Amino acid sequence: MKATINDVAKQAGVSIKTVSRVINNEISVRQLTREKVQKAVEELNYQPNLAARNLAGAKSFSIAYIYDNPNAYYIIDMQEGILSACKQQGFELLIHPCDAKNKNITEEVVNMVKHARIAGLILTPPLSEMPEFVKSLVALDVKVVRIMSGDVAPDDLSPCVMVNDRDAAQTITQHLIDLGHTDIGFIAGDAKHMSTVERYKGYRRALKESNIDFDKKLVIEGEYSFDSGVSGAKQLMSTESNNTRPTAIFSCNDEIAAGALFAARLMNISIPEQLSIVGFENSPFSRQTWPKLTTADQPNNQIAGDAANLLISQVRKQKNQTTISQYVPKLIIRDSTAKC
Amino acid sequence: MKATINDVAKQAGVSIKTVSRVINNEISVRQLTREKVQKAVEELNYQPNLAARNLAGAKSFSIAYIYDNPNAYYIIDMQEGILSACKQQGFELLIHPCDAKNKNITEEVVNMVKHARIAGLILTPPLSEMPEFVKSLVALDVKVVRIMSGDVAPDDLSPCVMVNDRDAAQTITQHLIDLGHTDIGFIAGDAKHMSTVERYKGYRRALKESNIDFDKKLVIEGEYSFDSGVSGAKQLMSTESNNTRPTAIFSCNDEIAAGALFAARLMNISIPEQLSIVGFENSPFSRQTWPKLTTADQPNNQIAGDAANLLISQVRKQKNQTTISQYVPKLIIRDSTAKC
DNA sequence: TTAAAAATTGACAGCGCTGTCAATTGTTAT
DNA sequence: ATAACAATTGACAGCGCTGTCAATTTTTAA
Repeated sequence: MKATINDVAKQAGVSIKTVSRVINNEISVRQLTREKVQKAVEELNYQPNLAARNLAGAKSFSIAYIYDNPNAYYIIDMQEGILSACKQQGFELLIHPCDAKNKNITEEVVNMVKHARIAGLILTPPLSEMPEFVKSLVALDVKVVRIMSGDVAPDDLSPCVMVNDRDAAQTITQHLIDLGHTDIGFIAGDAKHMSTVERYKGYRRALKESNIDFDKKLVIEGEYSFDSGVSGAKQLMSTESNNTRPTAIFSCNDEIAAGALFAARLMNISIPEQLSIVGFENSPFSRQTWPKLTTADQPNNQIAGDAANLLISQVRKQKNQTTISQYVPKLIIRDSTAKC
Repeated sequence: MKATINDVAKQAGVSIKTVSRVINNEISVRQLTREKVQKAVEELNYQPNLAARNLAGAKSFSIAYIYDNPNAYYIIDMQEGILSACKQQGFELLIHPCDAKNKNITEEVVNMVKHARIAGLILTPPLSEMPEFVKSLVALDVKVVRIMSGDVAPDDLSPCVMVNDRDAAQTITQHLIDLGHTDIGFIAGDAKHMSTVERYKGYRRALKESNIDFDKKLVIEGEYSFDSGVSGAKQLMSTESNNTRPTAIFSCNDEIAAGALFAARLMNISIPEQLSIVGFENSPFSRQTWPKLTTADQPNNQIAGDAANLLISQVRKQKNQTTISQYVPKLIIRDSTAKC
């Protein structure tokens, strides 16, 4: 039923080793032979047995996606991007959810890698931003690719796919400025996350480039949560507070923005008439809030596919891809922002 | 470094075959021997090599989770539930996203199963509710477990884990009735989904048991989407329409409910004062709407783990578990419902 | 034209495990 | 105590593939 390498060899009239060479894209096979084999492969609809390859060879054809779960939408998008790259390249994907706050996480993952014969790992924030964790993994016999926030890799522990949150945040803030806002609040996400830091930098840069004075009181420390958005917005908009009341709020992600929206509703502040709010991430629910959120979108699927391909080419020891891809999230204007 | 079965055999002073017997939980091993082996396994922290097991034996230690993507939260929860069951049982999980609307889906999945040497499949709605698709899979040499909406399995194609949406919907509707509502609108999800049908049945049953006349005009056909909630609620609440204006709306899921909330906002109807709205699913964002949604929660993680364990025991040919587990989603009262 | 070097191909062992079947040990009934 | 049986154990082949290395063919150089 299912064709083996033997069947292909017979059909092509060569040895199984030659078939093996062809399917592994090795160089020393004559063009003619290669074609014969490829024809046989097609005819028999042959697909190499992953278990056997993994068992026999020194190489492994499995990579793993290790994630902590900040956001189901993000994970699913990433996962599907990685999955389709894997399928295309004949790799197998192991999914490994874990908890970044767990003290033993390094041990846990190191163990998994050792036991599962894994060739490479893909890490997303917050795991990709834990230097000690990453170091421990790089020290093992696996390749690592990280998806991170920033414009350039912070170190050379591993190749990275960078998401330029800074530029995107600047664009968003500029959008607010273009609408006439000058008092723009900022509700931060978890301070430990690079994305928060980067978005903050972009916000600051936009203000600076437009010569708007920076007011520290307009910056609220928070975390990536709805509740943080609620309390942040309350704090910013409270009439008792002695700071300037902002006319716009930059929320570090959509969840915070949704919280801010919620708070505004509580305080009878109408959006966007009295207050503009922007989010970040373009989560599905950002289209389902009232009003719909202006936000920034990043092609997670594609980013993940990129990372997976980068990783696989590392594993294959093909040219040591030094090119680091960078993505800049794109502004999406919806209904939560308006002229001042 | 990594211990093999050979190391264990030496350490325990038995043959590798005996070790194999112990790790596979076969019967004919003397208790004393079994203990010796188990001790060695522990000492060496031995974990069997999955690739080798899959290659050597007739059995396979891989199962697959096939899903169409209705909802990232749902998928992630399910996936993690399955994953942890797999880890516990020493199985490997293949993830296979696909598109239920794709004509070739059966061929695609059948192909995957054939090529990947998979022992079993877990199916969630809508895939689990496509009889022809399921039949094609059952016809292959794999076990199948479905997660479905209903109280009993609709057929005996495969064991099922049932989610009793009907009873849950009745409870939710009853909650509305208890609050004094009698004109209760219903915005349906995709009519093809069993969950829609079941929730509708529960709604009808609650009305009937409280002797409330059923008004067909209060039922809006829709789909599981935000937009459907918007238009459904508009239709129900429009003053021009010649039907009774409901004082409460049962939305078939949270997304629809969010849409209904949105529409109410558009129409200046205050929730829950002028209109109560309930959702279903307890999506994370149901806590982040204004006001927070009353909804129904189901333990997806646990349901998935159940399904995975059921599948694995099928695969292992352990007692042909005829017990079908049933879960009833639980009412969660929040702020979108109030007295009439 | 022929020897030497290079390119191409294949034979064979073995990855870590399980299935088969035969050898050994223990148990029961006589 | 011993034959007859059952329970337990192990030897060995082989799953489908890759690594090693040697055999063969082709190319190059003299």
